[in-house]
Amino acid sequence: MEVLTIGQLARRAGVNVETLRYYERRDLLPDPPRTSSGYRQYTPDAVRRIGFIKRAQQLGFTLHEIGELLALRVDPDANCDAVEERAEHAIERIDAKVAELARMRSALGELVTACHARCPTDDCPILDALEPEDIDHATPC
Amino acid sequence: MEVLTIGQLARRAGVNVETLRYYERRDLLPDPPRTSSGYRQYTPDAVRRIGFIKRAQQLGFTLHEIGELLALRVDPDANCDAVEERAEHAIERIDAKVAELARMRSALGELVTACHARCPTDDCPILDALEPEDIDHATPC
DNA sequence: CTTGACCCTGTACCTGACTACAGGGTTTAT
DNA sequence: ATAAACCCTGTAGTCAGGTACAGGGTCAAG
Repeated sequence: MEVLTIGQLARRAGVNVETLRYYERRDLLPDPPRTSSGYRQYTPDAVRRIGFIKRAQQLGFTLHEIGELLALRVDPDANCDAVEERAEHAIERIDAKVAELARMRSALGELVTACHARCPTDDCPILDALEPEDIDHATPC
Repeated sequence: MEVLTIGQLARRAGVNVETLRYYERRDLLPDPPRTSSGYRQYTPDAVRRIGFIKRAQQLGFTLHEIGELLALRVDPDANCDAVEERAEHAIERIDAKVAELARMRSALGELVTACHARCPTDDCPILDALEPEDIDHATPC
């Protein structure tokens, strides 16, 4: 099986070597096996794991939260109900993010429309996005 | 018209007073008018603006990006095409986030399914989420 | 058999986004 | 008219998430 040094892994994953050691300290990457001289030996699927971490960060998850998501798969003997509960909770948070992004997107769409219609934009359509509750904002002009 | 001191605004928006002054320095909040003694005088709509900032942060936008989003509405005389272009770009980034969240969500759903089916979870379904390209991952068990 | 490009640990430093004073003026309630 | 509870500016400290050495060992090419 193909093995990667930390430098090769870093290049493939597009991150810094120091970042990988940092992730290892934070338990986001499992301690890899070592050569007799102490070099870390990664398998290529570590690239995917790092990709997951990086993308989840872009979505506003903290490293701590990402660690919890990644931990969902370990320990196949774990209590199935507990895993499911945490997964469902994660899904809820994801759905909330999607909903807010949708409102933000629609506000931006309205902004473009307003701009085209030469509406007075002193009243900012973008602020209609991301309100705590989905209040009425049907004022096309 | 109702005016708010910085402390009142902070309480309503659920943030620290220092945070508001910090946002002002970062130009996320416009410099408000002042009383003769120098106290800031906010209008209640500042609460919405801060809500926008906080929610956008949860979605992984940096304060810099949030500033750009908020700037989209100022200067009604600005070049309409430029505003539209930036808004479209923002929409693209939002759509990308939504797509990644959707993949993450579906991976979590699969995880729950796998757990119920007592699949061997050594092969982690959650890592199938957030792949750079939507590669085939139709291995229900 | 050495030289350059790697790897190791450990510690210190950096940026973004706050948060907490210090030192001083203002407003309000008693 | 004075104490509590604000507000002001300015500067320094904190935490997350890295990033950069220093000081030393390892490996592959010539």
